Amino acid sequence: MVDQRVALRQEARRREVMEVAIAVFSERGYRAASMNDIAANMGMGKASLYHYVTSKEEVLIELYEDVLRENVIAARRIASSQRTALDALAELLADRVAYTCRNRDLLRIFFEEEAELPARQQSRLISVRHEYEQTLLDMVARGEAAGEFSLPTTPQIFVNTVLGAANWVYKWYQPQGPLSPEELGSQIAGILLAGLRSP
Amino acid sequence: MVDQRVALRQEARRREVMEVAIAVFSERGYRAASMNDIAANMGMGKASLYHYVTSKEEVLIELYEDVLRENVIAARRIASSQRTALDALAELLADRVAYTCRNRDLLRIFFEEEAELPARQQSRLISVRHEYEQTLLDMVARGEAAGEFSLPTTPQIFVNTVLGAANWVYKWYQPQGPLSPEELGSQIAGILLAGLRSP
DNA sequence: TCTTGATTCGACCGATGGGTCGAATCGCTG
DNA sequence: CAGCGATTCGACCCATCGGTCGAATCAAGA
Repeated sequence: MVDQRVALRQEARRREVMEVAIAVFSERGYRAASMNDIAANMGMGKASLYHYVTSKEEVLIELYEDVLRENVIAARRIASSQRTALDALAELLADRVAYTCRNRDLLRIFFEEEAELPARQQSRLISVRHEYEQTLLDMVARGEAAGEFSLPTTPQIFVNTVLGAANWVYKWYQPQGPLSPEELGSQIAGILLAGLRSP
Repeated sequence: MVDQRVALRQEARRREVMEVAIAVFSERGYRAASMNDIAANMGMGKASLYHYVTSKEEVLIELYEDVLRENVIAARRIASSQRTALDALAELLADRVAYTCRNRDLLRIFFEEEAELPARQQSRLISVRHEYEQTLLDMVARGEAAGEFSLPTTPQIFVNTVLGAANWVYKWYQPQGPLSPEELGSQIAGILLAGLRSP
């Protein structure tokens, strides 16, 4: 019963570490950021930090794990969508953009620190990404087969292009700007799919 | 006259260093890559490397300088284009994609190592990027004013989205694939601008 | 108040890496 | 072949950093 309270407090503190790590890794880069930076930003010494975390690498892996989990969930949700392919595509893109806006720092790490991951996690990352893209690819193929639209290119190229535009958002979205993540999401989805509306 | 020959050979060797640096920095990341890695990849010791280069930071700065110069030139060329805004936009995007395909490693560094730059170079980077975007923005505004097309969003958002799709290419283009940089460029431009063709 | 485990920390270790230095070669020119 | 600058290198210096350890402090329950 006391164990419970203690465990919860530790959990909360550990999450706090992760938040600070996201900010620090994102700002200076994983390699350039030191464990001391994280500790200092939490108002403690480096040694204390290791009470909540076993290694720098573990922190990075956990951050990737979080994003990966999100991706898997999103992929499942897409696959089970009942709408027309075009509508599903639009909602998916809008969602992804909104998610990116809300987690810019985390996604900067996710997209830019791949090389820092140990081999095991790297291949997991590749496989999850592949699953996600495959789901998108299937959706595009379905829409094209159903005559909803016709592409001027390969589905693969189309998906890569559209996903690139959505992902890039982490580089330029400003939370203090006039647009909410959702608004920006639907606008970008509009731009990207406008060409498909009239075959 | 001998000075000349020697100077040329040094120049060539220095460029060789830059090429190797691009490969190494791109693969392991600027911070994780060591000067020793670069030297080893050139078949020499670390100390010898410093005969051609004064510091690791200088190498990075020179790489950025190269891309920046390219950007400035491109911006000028865009501004002086005589075509309709839409055609100019299409060619610009295609060019940019092709350039990205041909310099994937360099652009990975350019896009992902910003934080490693000293403050002086960082503000230069920001200002050049701003100039480039401004040129694009003007072009879009001109096209819209001329009634060539109408945007479903702000010109700024449109430019950011479209540029994101083009830049992201460094993450997925495969030189051994069936498409040449130019072919891919025009296909992507087609996807991105398809929505503007019929207002 | 005593006890026990959680939390914090200063000091330290070992490894890595940027950069330097003096000396040894190398290669061309006179 | 003598001489000189270009080139290379091994050894070294020093700062940083990930991670550890033992001790001190704190908090709460009995």
